Amino acid sequence: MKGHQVTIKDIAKILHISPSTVSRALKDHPDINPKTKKNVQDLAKKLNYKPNQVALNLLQKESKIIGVIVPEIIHYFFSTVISGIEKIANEQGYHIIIAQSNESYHKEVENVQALMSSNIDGFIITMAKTTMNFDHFKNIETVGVPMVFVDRSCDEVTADKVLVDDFDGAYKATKHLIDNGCKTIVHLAGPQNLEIGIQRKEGFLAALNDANVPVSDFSIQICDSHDHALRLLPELLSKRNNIDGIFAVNDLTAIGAMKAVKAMNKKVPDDVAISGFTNSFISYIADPELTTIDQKGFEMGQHAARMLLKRIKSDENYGPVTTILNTELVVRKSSLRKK
Amino acid sequence: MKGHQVTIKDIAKILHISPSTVSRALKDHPDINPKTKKNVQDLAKKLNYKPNQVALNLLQKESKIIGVIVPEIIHYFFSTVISGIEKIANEQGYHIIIAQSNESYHKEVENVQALMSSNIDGFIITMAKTTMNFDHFKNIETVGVPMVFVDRSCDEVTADKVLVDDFDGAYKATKHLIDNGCKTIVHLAGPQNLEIGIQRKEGFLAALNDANVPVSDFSIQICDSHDHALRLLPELLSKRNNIDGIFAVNDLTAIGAMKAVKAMNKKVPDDVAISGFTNSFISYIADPELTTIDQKGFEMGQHAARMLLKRIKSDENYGPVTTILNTELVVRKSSLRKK
DNA sequence: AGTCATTTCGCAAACGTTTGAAATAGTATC
DNA sequence: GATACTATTTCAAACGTTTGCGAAATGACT
Repeated sequence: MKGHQVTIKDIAKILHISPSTVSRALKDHPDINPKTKKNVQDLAKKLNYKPNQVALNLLQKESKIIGVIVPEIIHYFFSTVISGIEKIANEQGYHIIIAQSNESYHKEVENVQALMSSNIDGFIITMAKTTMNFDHFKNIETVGVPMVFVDRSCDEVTADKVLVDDFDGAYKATKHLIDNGCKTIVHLAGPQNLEIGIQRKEGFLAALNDANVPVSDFSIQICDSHDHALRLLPELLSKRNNIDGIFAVNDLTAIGAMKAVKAMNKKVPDDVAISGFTNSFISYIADPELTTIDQKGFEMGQHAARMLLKRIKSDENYGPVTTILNTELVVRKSSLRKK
Repeated sequence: MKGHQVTIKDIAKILHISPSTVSRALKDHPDINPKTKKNVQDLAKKLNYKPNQVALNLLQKESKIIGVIVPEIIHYFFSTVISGIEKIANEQGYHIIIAQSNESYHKEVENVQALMSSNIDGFIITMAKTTMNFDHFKNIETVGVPMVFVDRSCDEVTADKVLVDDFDGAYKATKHLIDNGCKTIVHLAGPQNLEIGIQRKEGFLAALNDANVPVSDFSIQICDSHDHALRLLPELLSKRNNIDGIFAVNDLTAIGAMKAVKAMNKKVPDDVAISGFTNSFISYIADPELTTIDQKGFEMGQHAARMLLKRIKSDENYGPVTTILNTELVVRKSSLRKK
């Protein structure tokens, strides 16, 4: 069925010379007779010769491929991270091979092993939420394949990391709500066993504290999904009618809250101002458009790729580097009040 | 820096036997002494031996990798397609390598060439909008690498295709609006040089025709972006106050229209019912949630992968197959009126 | 003891490419 | 006409694995 790409051997046979001569001619080696060189190069172009990457890979132990493992590419954040990675990788002649863990530890282990045997030059990984055992990462480490963690940190393995300053982001979002006149702000918080859940909550509390805004017993609600917010907020708002600000741990939850607030005939932002976190595409779709914290997925991806490629190309074994990117407050209508 | 994965040669050296014996022992070849077999297998397990895919690839001319080229993975539709592909591919022991064209012809050509020299076993491609020359695809064809087109068809190349019935989808959406009492429906149409733009418009017109709903001079508006809809609709609605239904060529445009309608203090769906097309994630985010046509990205991906793998594994050279998937009407609040 | 079969293993080639070293041919020098 | 040098080309090994074929060793049977 499958034909075959033109090889150096084919060219050699046609021109009645040896493969090594062809190889050298193609890369302008000074030892080769200019006439031979021209013959070879012309024929190569004519036959559309392209070097077989697999053979080069086997020989040189580098595949020019980096493996990317993320939970799910359908999430806007991860697809922006991937785009950032691909951009930098392509610029430096690398390709990426993508595998999804679907937040499953087992799928993650499978993916790591499969990619390891494909002579991947390096890994960029966002761990699955369910990953508690890190042997598969340690295996990567011992074999000596470079690896960068993105967004979710794994302290048990020495590797480069690209994180985002969740605390500061939450702080900025909360301060922004306060600055817009919110007196009673609720934080819809993520699970408190995850670092991002904790950091964003702490940033929220710190901002309240610095502005001398009192914290109530209902200030923090564990609620991190669209539907949960849709259920929770009517109840919460009817009990606490003075709530005038909501900072949600992610955009989707913020939008759920927004819908609930509107359904109770309260105005966003005038009655209740709302901020999300991530700056995913949907924050632009919401009505009113959602104020949020840009988590810089594209930049994270770019940084991760640069760090990885630097390590791939480096000979010395410098210690692990952690980059923490700054978030950015994106002010849109859901929080902007005329003062 | 980089250590190295354990190879067959390593095992052979340790056990003072030849690589060929190790190879055979590992795959339970009957020629091998059970005792040797056990030694080899035990040591392999202990050293965590994993066969080097690259070497196998070079030898057997198959990489177990399929190349996927799409315009942009950040688009919900494409990421669902990819998820569908990955699922089927993984089930059959394949991995996918993803490249984005960013709707650029040149990037697409580059990607094709780069993946070709990586001994990809097959391609799944959604062409860039700007692609008008098909030599790079013809090259794939002549080399004999199987290829499946998804969503956007390319008639100049013989290859399998997975498409969706745009005409029928548009027909169903329009009929649904009519069934919900809409008398004056506007279609926000895509560019009429693209097949999907044409098909969706034709489906719209056919539905109107079958229901004896008259077509006005303003029934079709070329408008296929969120912002364009935001600008266009206030103008349109003030001129034509009787418009009571909108069928947009995609969800994003539909949501832009929805925002504009709401801003004019008209109610969705009671004053104006709206339907989009694609069923992307944002249709669930819109307020009210958007009725739309499910374009079945995940299923398209799965189909494409199955078709490709079938061809990869097949010896006979059967003719190209085109699969046209049915869309599905997803009814949500933006179009549902109490009759 | 010679023949034959059986069991177990190693050799060598192959996949496509690169590269140090060796070989060949040609030219110049003495 | 021998030596040395240069220019150009080829050889062979290597990357890790598979596999047809042959080799060696063992045992059984005549």
